[in-house]
Amino acid sequence: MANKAQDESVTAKLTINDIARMAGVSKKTVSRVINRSPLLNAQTRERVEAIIRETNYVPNPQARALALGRNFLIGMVYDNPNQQMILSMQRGVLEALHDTEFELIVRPVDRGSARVMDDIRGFIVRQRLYGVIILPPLSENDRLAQLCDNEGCRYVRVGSAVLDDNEHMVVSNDRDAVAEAVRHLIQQGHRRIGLIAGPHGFRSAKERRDGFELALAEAGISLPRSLIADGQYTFESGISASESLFDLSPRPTAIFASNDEMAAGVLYAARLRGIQVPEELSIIGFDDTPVTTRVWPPLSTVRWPIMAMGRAAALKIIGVAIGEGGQVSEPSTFSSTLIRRASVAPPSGG
Amino acid sequence: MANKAQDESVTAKLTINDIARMAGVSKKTVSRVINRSPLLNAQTRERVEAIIRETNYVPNPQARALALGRNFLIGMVYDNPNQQMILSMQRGVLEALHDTEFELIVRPVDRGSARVMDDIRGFIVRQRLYGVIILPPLSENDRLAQLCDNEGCRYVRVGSAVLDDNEHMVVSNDRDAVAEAVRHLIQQGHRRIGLIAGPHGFRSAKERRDGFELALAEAGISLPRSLIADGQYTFESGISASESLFDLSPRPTAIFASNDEMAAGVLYAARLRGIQVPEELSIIGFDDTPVTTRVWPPLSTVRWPIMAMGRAAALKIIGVAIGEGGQVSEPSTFSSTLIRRASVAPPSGG
DNA sequence: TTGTAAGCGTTATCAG
DNA sequence: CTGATAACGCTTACAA
Repeated sequence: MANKAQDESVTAKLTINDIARMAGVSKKTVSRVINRSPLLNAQTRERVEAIIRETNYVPNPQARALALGRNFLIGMVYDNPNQQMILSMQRGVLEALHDTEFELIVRPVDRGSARVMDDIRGFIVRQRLYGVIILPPLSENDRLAQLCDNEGCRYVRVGSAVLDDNEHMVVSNDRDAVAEAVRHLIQQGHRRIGLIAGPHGFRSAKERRDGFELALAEAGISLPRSLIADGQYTFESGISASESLFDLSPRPTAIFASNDEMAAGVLYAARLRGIQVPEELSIIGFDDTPVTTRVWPPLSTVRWPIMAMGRAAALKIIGVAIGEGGQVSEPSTFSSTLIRRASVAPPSGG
Repeated sequence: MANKAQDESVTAKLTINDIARMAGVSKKTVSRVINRSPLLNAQTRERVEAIIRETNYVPNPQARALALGRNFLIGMVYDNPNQQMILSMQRGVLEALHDTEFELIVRPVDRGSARVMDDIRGFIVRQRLYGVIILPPLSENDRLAQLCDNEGCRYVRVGSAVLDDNEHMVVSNDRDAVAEAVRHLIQQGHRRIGLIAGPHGFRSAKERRDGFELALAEAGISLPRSLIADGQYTFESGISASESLFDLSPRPTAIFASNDEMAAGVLYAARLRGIQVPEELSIIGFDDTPVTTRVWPPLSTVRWPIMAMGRAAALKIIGVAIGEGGQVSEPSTFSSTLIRRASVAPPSGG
């Protein structure tokens, strides 16, 4: 118990003044050590650092925040139906923040609301955020990036197209990945390939669709409008979209769904109709969420490195702060991989 | 642009001094208004409040944190394999925090590490957290609750058994829910029912097992040890656990898996062996995660109100702060519901 | 290279 | 009921 009390005091009560006194220097000197000021006698620095280490002193973030006008908090702003993605992104970010002085504060918003911008501005300004990580599709809003800039808040946008400079952007190349996936279907012999597109207002939906069309065009396969069905990135929309595709005659022999949830919907709808997968229908999804391996047959899909992107986004924001030289250029573009599972096979009829 | 600059100033630059000046009172009076001090002339209060409203003034949280020695941040601490649960819990908490001055800061930890306690203590103390919400199985650690108390940090534990007083606990009654689920199987005519238990060190695993055994005992059904298989709450462990159950002769006609991931594993394993669900095998899971409706057949499961519990946990922490009288007693025990889907049917052989 | 004084925006103390 | 004045713990001038 005595030990415990001691721990507390060590952790909580020590101030910069205590350290200054113990080190026989002024508090400003301690402050300089904390902030890695370059103009400091090496010996002085070491002495102070030693004491800091011994005492386990940690500067009070609230006081720093007040004095600096800036907090050591990173915000993650999002409004995305893909729960798995959000969580993976969080994990990636948290991994990068681990053992730093930064913490992550999560902020779902409603991008439909008339006050989103003001909400986010309020959030950033009030908390004096060090930086924000913006997830798609919110990240596609240039005004939001503007806003961050204006408020002097670092930001990184996560998205599927280059919308900003390197320092502010982490990109997955959805188009190429989908093109590869569709080429795979074509190689297997498929010619009538359906697309379940993502919702308007999602850049990823456009990119994936572009990739789809690209691969078909390359192979000289025409794409009647009827082979494209609109989806909302949800399981239910995947079901209804595939039903319209199933009504076609002849039926597509393969379907690329713009995300896994919808791909799971295709599989479900196929079962309802008694359509065998993959014998009568091949399916490819996108995201590589856990559901792809839970269903039968396991779904082929495109895996994108969500956690790595989250990590990179966080590092872009805190990189300079955690003293990694000046030019830590985190990679900005991440490539995806086609994961082949049992939901794809050559078409049966030919 | 001019408008924009104005907005900024309104949002960011106004201080308590400005308000004091405009209202013709001292800053302390304004402070009293902000903090809902009871000893205040009603007229003065109204005048100040009017100005605050007009100007859109928001007190600087960093300064408040420094002066109060306490931040307006709620921490969520967890180390749980159930990703869906974490996200739902986050959503519930965020719902309660919405439109308050509180923000949520997420903190995954490694409960296996020797330094968990110190990590968490550091987190709480350094950030001067207003409160923490502790998710299972971390919430089952009494020392952790102790620690929060010692550091003067409010806390709420989320769990499946009453481990603390009302003010500090939000509980789901897993045992009863599972008992109900198993009774349902028994009513359908099942007598050889297998259990895939959760991992040791999870109170929920014990509660669910207890509920399972309770229902069997009620019905006078004996439970040979061989009908109980150990799982880890993961899909993979569900597969391997069910394989040992499938090797039994006679085979169980139904399996209760202690969570949905493992239930999905059972279904998967059944498919690999050519066992028809639900004709030859009924399955019930726990959690009602999305996967239950993605697989075929959709899985019966137990739904527990994760979001509502997250909301309640958050309200228990901030309740008094957001001025809801003194005794807002949020409900503490939440009941679960059996969700019947197509994975359950009477046993075929009889 | 280091120290002194002033301030960041609130709240607590303690008179009036 | 209200208001000076001093904290809160740290940083940024500005000196020395």
